[in-house]
Amino acid sequence: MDSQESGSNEGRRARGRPRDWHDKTEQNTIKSLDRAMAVLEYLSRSQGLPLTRIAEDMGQSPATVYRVLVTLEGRGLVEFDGEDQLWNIGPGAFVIGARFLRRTSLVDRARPIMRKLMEDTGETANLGIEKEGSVLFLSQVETHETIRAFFPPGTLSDMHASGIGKALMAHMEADRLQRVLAKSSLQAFTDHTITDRDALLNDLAQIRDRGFSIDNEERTAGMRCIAAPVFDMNGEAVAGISVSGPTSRVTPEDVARLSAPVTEAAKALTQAIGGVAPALS
Amino acid sequence: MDSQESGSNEGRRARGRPRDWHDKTEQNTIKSLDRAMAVLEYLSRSQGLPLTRIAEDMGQSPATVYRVLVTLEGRGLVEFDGEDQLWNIGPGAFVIGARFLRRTSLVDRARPIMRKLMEDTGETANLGIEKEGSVLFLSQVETHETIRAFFPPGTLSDMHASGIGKALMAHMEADRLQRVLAKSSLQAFTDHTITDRDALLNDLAQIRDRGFSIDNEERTAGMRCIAAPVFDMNGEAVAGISVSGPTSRVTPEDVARLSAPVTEAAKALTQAIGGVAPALS
DNA sequence: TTGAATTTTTCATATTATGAAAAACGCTTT
DNA sequence: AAAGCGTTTTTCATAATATGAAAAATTCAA
Repeated sequence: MDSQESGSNEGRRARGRPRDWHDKTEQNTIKSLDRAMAVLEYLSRSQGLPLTRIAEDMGQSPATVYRVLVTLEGRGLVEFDGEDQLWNIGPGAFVIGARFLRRTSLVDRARPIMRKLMEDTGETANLGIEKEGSVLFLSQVETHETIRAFFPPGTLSDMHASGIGKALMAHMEADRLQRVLAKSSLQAFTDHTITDRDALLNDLAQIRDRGFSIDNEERTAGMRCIAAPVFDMNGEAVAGISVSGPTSRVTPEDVARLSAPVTEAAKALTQAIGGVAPALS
Repeated sequence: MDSQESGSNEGRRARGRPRDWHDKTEQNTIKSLDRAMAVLEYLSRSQGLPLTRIAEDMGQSPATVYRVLVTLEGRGLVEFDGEDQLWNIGPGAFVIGARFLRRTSLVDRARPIMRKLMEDTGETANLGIEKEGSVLFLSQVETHETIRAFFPPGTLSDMHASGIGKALMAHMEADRLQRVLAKSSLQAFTDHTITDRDALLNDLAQIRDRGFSIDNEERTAGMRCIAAPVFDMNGEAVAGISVSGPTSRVTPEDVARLSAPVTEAAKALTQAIGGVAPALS
C-alpha cells in the first residue's frame, strides 16, 4: 500500500542539530539488511506465503530469501508451517514489537482506565496514537457483548475516518494539520466518510468545541465510535481514547450518554500521564 | 533469561520429512542479518540505549551498529531520540509484530503443544480460559486409555474447583481476584473441594510459588488434575493448560512426574502466543 | 575558545552475501 | 510402484558489500 522499497530516512540527526545538506544517511543503510526487513514487512502484511512467491514479489532469488527466512526463523521472527509450506510472522516479532508499548507508560496507565470505560459503557474501548499521518491502535479492552467492534492492536487506520484520528487532528497546530491533510487523499470507506476538506475542518472545529469526536459509520458501515483526546505535559494531543460499537447499540441518542464517560476517561488518562489540557483559544 | 545469542534452529523441514543428518541450517543463516536482529532484540529489551553502549554490549564496532540502526530506522523498526541520544524500539516493530496476533488463535497454537503433553504424560490434556468468573474449557486432547477424564469443550466450571481455574486465580491482581471471589459461593462438589476462603488463598499462594496447581478430587471424585498458567504479552494469566486423569493413574506420587511436562507446556504456549511470564514479586 | 565524548564518514580489505544451477524432496499422476 | 512436476535446499564460484580502524564532524560542557 505505502512505502515498500527504500525506507524513508529523515531527521536522525543527533541532538536535533540542523544540517545544511541533505542527509546522506542513505549511504549508511545496509542493503542486505534493508532487503531482509522488506521481506519481513511484506510477510507481515500477508498471512502465509510460500517461499517462491515471496522471492518473486520481492524480486530476489529464492535462495537468498530462503536464507533470510531461515535466519529470521532462528530468532522466532518468522515461522514455517511444514503442513502447507507457508511462511508467517512469528511470535518473536510480536514479543519485540510489543515492547514498543512498554516504552511509554501510556498503555499501562491506560489499561485500568479503559477497563472502567468498557464496563461503564458496555462497549469496546480503544487507545490510539498518531503515527506518520495514520492512527495506530495500541490497545483495546473488549466488551462482553457477542457483537463486537474489533480493532486489533497494531492496526493502522486513516485519520480522517477515525474517531481517534479526528480527535487528534482537532487539536493539532495549523501547520501540522496542513501537512497531515496534504498527505491524505480523504479516501471514502463508506458513504458517510468525510471526503471534503472543508467539511472535515468544520467537523474538527465542532470537535474542539464539544471535546469529543464522533465517527458516524465513516470508516465501517454499521459501526459508530466516540473519541476524546489525551494531552501530554505540553498540552499536545498525543493519544485518543474511544469506545466503538454497532449502530444498533450506539444510536445517535446514545452518543449523549456515552460521550461523558469517554471524555472523563480521556481526562483521567491525561492526568495519569502528567498531561494538561491546553488552554482554549 | 533464556536463549539470547545464537538463534536455535530446529525442525523447519518441509512437510515434516525426516532426515538422517543433522540439519545444516546453520550454514544457511546470514551472519550479518542475525547480528542485526540480535541488536534489534537487545534494544527491545532495554528502554533507550546510546549507540556506544549497544556496540559495546554486542561486541561489535560502533560503525557497524550505527549502520544497522540507521537501516532499521528507515523502516521505523527503531527510532532515535535526538534529545538524549538514545535508540529505541519503534512503532514499525509493533505494527509488524502485532500482525502475528491476527493469524492464529490460542486454540490453534495450543493444539500441537497439548498433543505432545498428552503423549508425554499419557493423560488427557485440557486448555481453558477465564470467562466471567468461570473456567471455560476450549479444547482437549484425549488420552488413549479407556478410562478418561472427559471435559467437552465449551464446558463452564467453577474456578475454585478447577486446576486451571486456580492457576488463573493465583496470578490475578488482588482487586480482580476479590471481585471473582465475591461472586463465587465456593460451592462444594466433593468433600475435597476447598470451600474456605482463607484455605483457598493459601492454596493460591502455594500455586504461585511452585508454578502449577493441583485439583485433588476437588471437582469430581476420583479425578486429579495438574494445571499451569499461560501468560499474554502483558504478563497476565489468560489461559491454563492441564492434564487430568483418574486417581488410579494420577496418584499423589505421580504429581511430581507430571508437573514438569505441564509447566513446560504452559511455558511453550506462553511463548507461542508471544507472551511473557510476569516478573516474580 | 578549548577539550572531551560521541557520532558519522572515509577507505581499504576481507568477509560473506548472492544467484545460477544442481540436488533433494514431496506430492501427484500414470 | 515409478515417473513427472513443482517446490525447496544445497553447492559453489564470484562479485558485492559489510566491516573495523581511524579520521572527521559534531555537540555539550568548562
